[in-house]
Amino acid sequence: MDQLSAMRAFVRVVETGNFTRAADSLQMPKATVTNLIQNLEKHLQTKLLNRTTRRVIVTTDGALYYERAAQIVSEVDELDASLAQAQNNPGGRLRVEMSGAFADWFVIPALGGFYEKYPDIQIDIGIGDRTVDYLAENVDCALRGGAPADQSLIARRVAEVGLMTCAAASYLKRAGIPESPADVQANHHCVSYFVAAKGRTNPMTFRKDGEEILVDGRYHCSVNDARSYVAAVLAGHGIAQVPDFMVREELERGDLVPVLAEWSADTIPLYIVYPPNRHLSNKVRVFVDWLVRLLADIPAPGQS
Amino acid sequence: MDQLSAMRAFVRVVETGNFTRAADSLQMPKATVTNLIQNLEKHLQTKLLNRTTRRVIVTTDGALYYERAAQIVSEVDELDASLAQAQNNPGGRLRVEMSGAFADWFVIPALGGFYEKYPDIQIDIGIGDRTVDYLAENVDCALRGGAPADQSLIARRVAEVGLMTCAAASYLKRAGIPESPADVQANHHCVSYFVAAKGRTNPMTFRKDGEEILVDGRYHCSVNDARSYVAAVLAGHGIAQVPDFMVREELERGDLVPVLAEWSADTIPLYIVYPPNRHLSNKVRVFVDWLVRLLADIPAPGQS
DNA sequence: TTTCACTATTCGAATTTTCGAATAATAAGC
DNA sequence: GCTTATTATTCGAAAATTCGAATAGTGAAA
Repeated sequence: MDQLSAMRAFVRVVETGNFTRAADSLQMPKATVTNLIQNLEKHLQTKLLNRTTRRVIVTTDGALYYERAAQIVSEVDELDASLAQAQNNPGGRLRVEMSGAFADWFVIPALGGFYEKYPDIQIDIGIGDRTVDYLAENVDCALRGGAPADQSLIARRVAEVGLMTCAAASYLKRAGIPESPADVQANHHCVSYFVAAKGRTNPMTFRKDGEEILVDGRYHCSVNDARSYVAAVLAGHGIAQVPDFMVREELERGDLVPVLAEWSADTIPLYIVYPPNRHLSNKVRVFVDWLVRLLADIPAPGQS
Repeated sequence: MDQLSAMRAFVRVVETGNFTRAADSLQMPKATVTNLIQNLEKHLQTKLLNRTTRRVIVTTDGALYYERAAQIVSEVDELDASLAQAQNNPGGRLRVEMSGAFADWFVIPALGGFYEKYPDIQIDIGIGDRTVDYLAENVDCALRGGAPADQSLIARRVAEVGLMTCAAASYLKRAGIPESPADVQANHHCVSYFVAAKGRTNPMTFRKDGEEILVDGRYHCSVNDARSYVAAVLAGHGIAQVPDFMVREELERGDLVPVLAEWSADTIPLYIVYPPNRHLSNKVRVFVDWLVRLLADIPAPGQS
């Protein structure tokens, strides 16, 4: 038996004093109300309503039951509504994963605009490039460079990050300016970026006129955080391909100097990734929408 | 959808962390649990549980829902139990109708024994011979003389009350002692008992050797309460047939004197009457049982 | 990498519930 | 006292749900 429906029906019958009106207001056939209440009485082993075909009168047991049943029914409705409400006026905690660079450069500076629009959402930003257990940590979505290996995740491409080959002025003064990708491989040091998930370093890419050269040079230092990566380059540990948006100021000041500018580096596609929930919560949807618009403003590679 | 079952299932899944264990403990197939929770999520438009085939993890929305749902489910269970409890340990108010004579002579004096056994039952005794609206007044049962006219009521015969023809000594001294029923009809006054429901007085009956004579004599005073009826007889208003148990003392003292003792009066069958409830509440059952045992001790007519 | 053990989901048959119309019953009005 | 308007209940067809078995998917171990 659907006890909650039965309780609803009973409460309504008591309030309207009438099976027919109760059935109408619940938008169900009278027969169903009759059935529900008969089953409820069978379940409780008590007569709740004394009824002739003309009148319905609440028994003492029924009156007792009504008080609490009405309260419970309204509690359930309230609970249902509170979740529906949460859908329309999203709130609560939102767990997001991204790299520190994106957080520091784009998300955190712009977050004020998001708070204004959705004051009830708290955002927990997890920094790192580790593949997290989305389920176990209740991660709602992640901002990731490169297509995700996990095919079961939904990935939405949102931007393209340009890489720029450069090195610290101090390094070039000491080690000389490389003439070609092969020169880099043979006679220079790099700052290497490794991806913990893959367990290997990312080679540098040099592309020109359809020719592609991968360089996996010697390095003193390898990191898996773009900010530290830039720091390592600035410290003169070698040549590297860094996201162009991160080094604009350093290039202008001359602390960093472009290298092999006639060769273009790869670009990194940026994805928003989230688990394939049947019902994507509205909280996540509005954040993803906001993030998409935010990142649309990243200048296309090569236009910086 | 059976939302309450769905909430029960969800709560159990959260507590066991596992669909299979939840299904086992609820004694339903796993398929049903799956279905219920999918429907619940559809209804709430929110994903409550993140699940792979190996793990089930509660979402933030799910955790929120769990707290309140668990509370509501336990409230419902408690409410159900409280009504079942009331069945086993009957309590509350019990509305009973009976005549004042039965109340004063039998029920009220013996009620102490009932209270001891069922301290939680409060008995509201309605005095009167009016046919009450059982439904409207929530009357649980009634003790009535004579078979009830209303065929829809359940009547249980519990005792037989003997009537005794007598008159006050003072009356007989004044009016003389009647020789036969016809003498009563012709030359005496009666104290008459009228039944409000029937709208007419009850004739006296005289029976001997298969002969039956009805006497509907002249009267100065007619009442519809046995105690007042006896009082009228004692006051010398005439001859009457009164319940024998009510006049034992008066006969012994000689205030009342038997009349036409060779003619026997009718006896009045005593019924417990209650509405035909599909589920007779335990409260009523225990009272009726008690009443039956109590009235079984009324001496059979003619043995007093 | 492959296998294996375990778990949620899907699927079709069977049961239960729901629905609209017909029926039975009651209390008021004439 | 009879008729009528109104109401709860019953009934059979249709829809939904439940159930047990089979399936598909997952994560750990070999």
